[in-house]
Amino acid sequence: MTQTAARPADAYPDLYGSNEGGAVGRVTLQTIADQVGVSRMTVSNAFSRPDQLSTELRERVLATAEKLGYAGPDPAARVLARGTTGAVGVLLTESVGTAFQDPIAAAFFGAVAEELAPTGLAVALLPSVGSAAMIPARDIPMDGALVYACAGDLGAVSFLLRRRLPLVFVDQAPVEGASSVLLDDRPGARAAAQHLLDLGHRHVGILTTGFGLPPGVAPDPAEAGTGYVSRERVAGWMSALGPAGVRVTAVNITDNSEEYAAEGIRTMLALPDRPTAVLCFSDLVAWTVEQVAREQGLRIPEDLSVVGYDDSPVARNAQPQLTTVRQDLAAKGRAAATTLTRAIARSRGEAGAPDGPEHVLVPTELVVRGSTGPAPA
Amino acid sequence: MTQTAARPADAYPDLYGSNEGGAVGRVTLQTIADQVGVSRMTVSNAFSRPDQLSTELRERVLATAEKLGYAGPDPAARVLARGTTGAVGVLLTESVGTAFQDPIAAAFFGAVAEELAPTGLAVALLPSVGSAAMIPARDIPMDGALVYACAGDLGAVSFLLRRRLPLVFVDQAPVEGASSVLLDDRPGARAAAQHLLDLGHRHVGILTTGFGLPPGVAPDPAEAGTGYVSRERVAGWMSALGPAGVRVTAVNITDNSEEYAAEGIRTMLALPDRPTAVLCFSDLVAWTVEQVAREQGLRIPEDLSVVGYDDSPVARNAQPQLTTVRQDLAAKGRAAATTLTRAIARSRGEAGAPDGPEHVLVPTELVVRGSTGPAPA
DNA sequence: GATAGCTTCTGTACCGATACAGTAAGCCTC
DNA sequence: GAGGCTTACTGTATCGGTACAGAAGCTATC
Repeated sequence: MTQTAARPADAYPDLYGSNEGGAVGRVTLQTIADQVGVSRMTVSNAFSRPDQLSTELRERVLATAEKLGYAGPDPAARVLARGTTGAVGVLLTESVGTAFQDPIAAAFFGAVAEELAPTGLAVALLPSVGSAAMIPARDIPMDGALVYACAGDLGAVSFLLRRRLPLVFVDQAPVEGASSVLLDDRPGARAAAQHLLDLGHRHVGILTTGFGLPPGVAPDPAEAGTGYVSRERVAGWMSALGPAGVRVTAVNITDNSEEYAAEGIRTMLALPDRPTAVLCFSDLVAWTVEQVAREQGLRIPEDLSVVGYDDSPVARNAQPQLTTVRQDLAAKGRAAATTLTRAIARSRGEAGAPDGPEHVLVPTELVVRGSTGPAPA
Repeated sequence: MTQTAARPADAYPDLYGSNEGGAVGRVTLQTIADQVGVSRMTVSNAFSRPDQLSTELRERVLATAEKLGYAGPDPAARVLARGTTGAVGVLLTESVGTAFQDPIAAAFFGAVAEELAPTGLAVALLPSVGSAAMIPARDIPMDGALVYACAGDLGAVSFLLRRRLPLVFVDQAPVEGASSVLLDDRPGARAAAQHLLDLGHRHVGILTTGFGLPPGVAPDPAEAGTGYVSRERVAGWMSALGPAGVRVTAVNITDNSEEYAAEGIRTMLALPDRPTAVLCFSDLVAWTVEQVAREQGLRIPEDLSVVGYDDSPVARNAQPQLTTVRQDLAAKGRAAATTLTRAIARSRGEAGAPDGPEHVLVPTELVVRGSTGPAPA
C-alpha cells in the first residue's frame, strides 16, 4: 500500500522502543498479541480497558508493546470502531487568520478549548473553504461542532447538518433543532443608549456593520441585516432611543475594521448637523472614532460621547477609556463548550442529557468610563 | 451497537433529504449501491473520484444519496481506509486558554490555519492534558503536528514521537530528526542591545523569564534555562553587552505576565544603583515597565529607556510607543505550515519532498520608537 | 456440594470505507 | 478483423481496531 510503504521507519531513531522484537512492517495489536501469546482482544483491553485483565498480564503486554515500538491503538481505527472521535469542530466564516486577530474571537476560542480540555476533547478549526477533494466540514471526523458567527455561510453548515452532527450556534441564530449560545445583547445595548439619554443627548449616531442604509435613516431592527449580532445590538439601542423620540443618525460600515470605521465616522462628522454621541458596533470602531474625532479637533467626551461594545482590551487602552458593553467571554466560551458536550451526550442518548436543544443567553453589562459625558449645550 | 442505537434520526428534520427511500438504520455506501443497482465501489467513486464513472451515472448516484439523506462517505471510515486524516495537530503546553490571550500566539495560529486552509487541512488544538481515557496527543487522528513552545512537556510530545508523526517544532529546539521553525532571535536581540550601547547606556537591565538568577548576576547563555526562547534572546543581548564591558543587571521573572513583570521591575528599580535602560523579554513586560516607571515618577526615555520584544499590538498602544524587536508572525505561521506539509509529504515519500528535516529561521528586526533615548548624564 | 458470582480471558462479528487489479465493452487504426 | 487504447464499472482484500457475549476457573454462600 502506498500509504504505508514509504513511511520512514527510522525517523526519531532513539525515541521509541528500539524494535528489538524484530517486528517487520506495521506493528498492530495482533503483532503484540502473537508475541505475548494472548488474544488480540486482550491487548486491546490492556490499552483501553485496564480493569479487564490482571495487572501482571497488562504489564507484560505493555512492556512488549514498548519493546516493539507500538504507540497504542491506531487512532483512526479506534475512531471507526468506537464511533466517537474525541474532537469537536469550530466552524468560522471569516478566514481563520482574521478571526484570530480579533481578541474577542481569540479569547472565546481559548475559553472553549480550556473548558473542553479536561474532557479530553480537542478543538479542530474548520476553514470554511478547502480544496474540492477535502472539505473540512464534510470530511473531518468529529463528535460535534460549534458554528461561530457564520453569517450566511450555508455551504459548510449544511455539510455539518447533513452529517447530523450535534451543533451549537454561537452569536448566530441557530437552525431548528440545534442548540445556541447567544449574547444577551439587547439589554446591554439598551442600557448603553439609555446612558446617553440620561446624559442629555438628543441626537445619537449609530455606527454599525450589516445595515445597508444611507446616513440619516434609522435602522429598522425588523429588517434583516446580514449579521445577527449587529441586528440585536441595533434592536437594543433603538428600544431606548425610539421611545425617547430623539434623533438617530445611522451610518453603515462595510466591515468591523479600523479602515471602514474611519470612513464611517468621517461621513457622520461631515454632516451639517452632527450627533453629539455615537453608539458603535465594537470597541475597535469606537477606538477609531476617538482617533478621528481627535484629529478633527473634537474633545471627548466634551464635544462627542463615544460608546463601544465588547469591553475588549482596546477599551482600556483607549484615551479616554471607553464606555462600553461588557460581554463575559470566558462565560460564553464555557457555555458553548458545555452546551456542545451536552448536545453530544444527547445525541448518544446518554442518561442525564437534555432531551431537546438548549439555548443559553450570556449576560451583558454596561461599563461606564471616560468616553461619555453630558451632551454639549 | 450502543453508539448508533440512540442517535436521534430525526434531528434537523427538514434539512437533509427526507429519507423517502425508506432506508432504515444507517445509510452507507452499500445502501445506495443497492438502490441504484451498482457496486459499492462505484458509489464510492461517485463521491471521491468523479473521473472514474460517467456523469450520467454519477448524478443518479448522487441523487439517490440525497434522497436517502446520505451525507457522503463516513469520515472515520475514510480516514482508516485512506491512511490520511486531513488534520494536523498543534500542541501547546500552556493551557490553550492562556495561549490565546497572547496576541503573539493567537496571530501565529491564525497564520498557520490561514496557510493550511487551501490545502483543506484543519488544525486541531491539542490540550496537553486530558482524561486518562483520552489523551489528544495519543488519540486524535492526524497527519502531523506542530509543537509550539512546549517547554519540557515531554509527556504529550513523546506520544507524538511514538506515533512517528511528522513533526515541526516551533520556537523550541527540535528533537533529532524533526523539522523546526525558529525565530532568528539573536541578531534582533543583539541589535536591540547595541542600540542601547549606541545611546550611551553603560548599565543595562534585563528582565526575562526562564532564568533563576538573583538580581545583579548576568545570565550565562550557555546555562540551560527552561525556555528556549528566553535563552536565545539573552544570548543575543549578551553578545553585544558582554564584549562592550558594560554592567548588566538581570532580574528573573516567573512568568510572562503583567503581575510578575511589575514585581520584577520594582525589584530592579529599588536597587541602590539602578540601570538606565531595560531590555525586556516581551512587549507586555516592557509595557508594564513603562507603567511602573511612570508611577515612580521616572520619565521615559529621559530617565529610563525601555526595549520590548515581538512588536505586538501593545507596542504601539504604549505611551511612549515601544522600541522593540519585530518578528514577522505571518511569515512564521506560513513557514510552520509549509514546513509541516513538506514533512508530511516526506513521510509519504512523495516526489519533490525534502529528504530530511528542514530548519527554518524567521528573521527579526529592530524597530526604534519613542521608549529609548540617550543615557542620562 | 450445588449454585451463584466474580475475575480473566477469548471468538466472532462488525465499523464503513478505499486501493488496486481485473473485466467487458466500445472505438480506432492499419 | 486482430491488436491496442480508452472508458466504465466490479470484486476482493484490506485498514486496525472495539463491543459483546461467552467460557473457564476459582472463590464464597448456605
